Amino acid sequence: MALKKGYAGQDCSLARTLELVGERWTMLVVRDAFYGVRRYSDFLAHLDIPRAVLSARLRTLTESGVMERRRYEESPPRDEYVLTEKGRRLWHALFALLMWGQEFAGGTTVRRRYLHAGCGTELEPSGGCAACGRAAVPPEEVELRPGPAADGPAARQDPVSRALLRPHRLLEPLET
Amino acid sequence: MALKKGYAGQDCSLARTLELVGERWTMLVVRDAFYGVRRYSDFLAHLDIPRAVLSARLRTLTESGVMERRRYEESPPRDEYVLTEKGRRLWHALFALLMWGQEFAGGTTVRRRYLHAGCGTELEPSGGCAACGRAAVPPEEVELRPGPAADGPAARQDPVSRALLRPHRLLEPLET
DNA sequence: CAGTGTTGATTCGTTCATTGAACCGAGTAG
DNA sequence: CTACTCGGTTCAATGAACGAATCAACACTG
Repeated sequence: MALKKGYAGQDCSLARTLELVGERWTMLVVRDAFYGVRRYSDFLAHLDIPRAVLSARLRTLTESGVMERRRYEESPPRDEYVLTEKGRRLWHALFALLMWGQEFAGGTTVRRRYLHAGCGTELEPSGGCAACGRAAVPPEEVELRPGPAADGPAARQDPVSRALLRPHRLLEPLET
Repeated sequence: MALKKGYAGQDCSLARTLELVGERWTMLVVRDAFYGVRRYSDFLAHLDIPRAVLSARLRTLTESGVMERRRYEESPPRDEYVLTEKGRRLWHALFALLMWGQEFAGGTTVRRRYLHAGCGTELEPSGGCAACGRAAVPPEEVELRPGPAADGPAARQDPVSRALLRPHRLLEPLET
C-alpha cells in the first residue's frame, strides 16, 4: 500500500479509507471510472500515468472490491474495469473534493458541470439537488456536461478528453 | 508536492485538490485539526508520523492557506496550527470519506459518533441532519462523542486519544 | 503465413519521497 | 549550571514513482 506500515496505529475509518483510496493516482482512476472510462488504454491516455502505477492501482482497487475486472470480449480477450457498488458509493466523497477544488484551488474556470439528470438542475456543492429536495443524488442520476472553459487552450486532446466534451451520464461507458 | 510533476496535465478540480491535500498523511493532519488538535507535539503523538513529514505537511498546508500558524504565547514562544475557512470547508469531503470507511472499510466497530450539536441527532452519511432538515451541517455545529468501541483494547493511549474520549465540539481546542 | 498493429501489461534503472533516529537551538524551571 | 521541553532540521536507508523499453497474445493485412 502506502509506505512502510500503511497508517498502522490509526484505528480510524478515515485512515482505513486512505489505505484503500488515498494513494497517489487512485482517486483520479476512480474519478475516470465515474466518467465512464473502463479500458486500460483509456485510463492511460487520459491520466498520463506510468503504466506500472496504473497496473498496480487497478490491482489494489480490484483486490479491495472497489472495482471489478470483467471480460467483455472473448476473442480477442478484452477486460474492462468497472466500479462496484462499494466503489460507486465513493461518489459523494469524490464530488465533495471536486467542489472544494473548484471553489478553493481552481481559479475561475469551470471545465465541467454536474447536473441532476431529468430534472436538469445543477448539483449543490453538498451533492444534493435543490430542485428535487434530494439530499444526495446518486451518481447514476448525474449528467456530466462541459462547462464554459471545457474546450479552452489548455484542454487535453486525447480521445477520452474529447469524448467528455459531449453530455454524458456518469458510469455509462464512454464512446471513444 | 507529490512526485515528479504533481498531476501535471490533469487540469481538473480534483487533481488540484489532491495536489493540496492528497499527499500521504495530509488528510489525517486535517482530521486531527477538526478534532481540535493544534500543537505540533500533539499531532506528533496522535498520528505517529515522522517529524520531518509533519513539518513538511504543516508547511504546505499553511502555504496553501488551508491552515494558519498562529502565535498564542510569547514566552516561551509557542505557535499553534488552526484551520482557516478554506480548511474548514474540507469538512464535508472529509466526513464523506470517513463515513465510507465506516461502512466499507471498517468492520463493525464504531469508535466515534458525530452528532448535530444542540439538536443531538446523529449525522446522516451525507453530512446532513435529518431532524433539522439541514443538508449540510457545518463542522462548528458537530459534536464528537466516543462510540461503543471507543475505549476498546486497540485504543491508543496517547494524551490526545484520551482527550477525545470526552464529548467535544469540533474545532474547539482539545484539553490535553 | 510473415509482417505489422493493438491491447494490456511487466521489467528496469533513475529519481524522488518517506522513515526513524539523531541532533539542534531557544527558552525555562530547578 | 544542568536538565528538560518544544519545535523543529539533518541524514542515511528504504521504498515508491517515473518513463522508456520490452513482451506476450491475438487480429488484421497483403
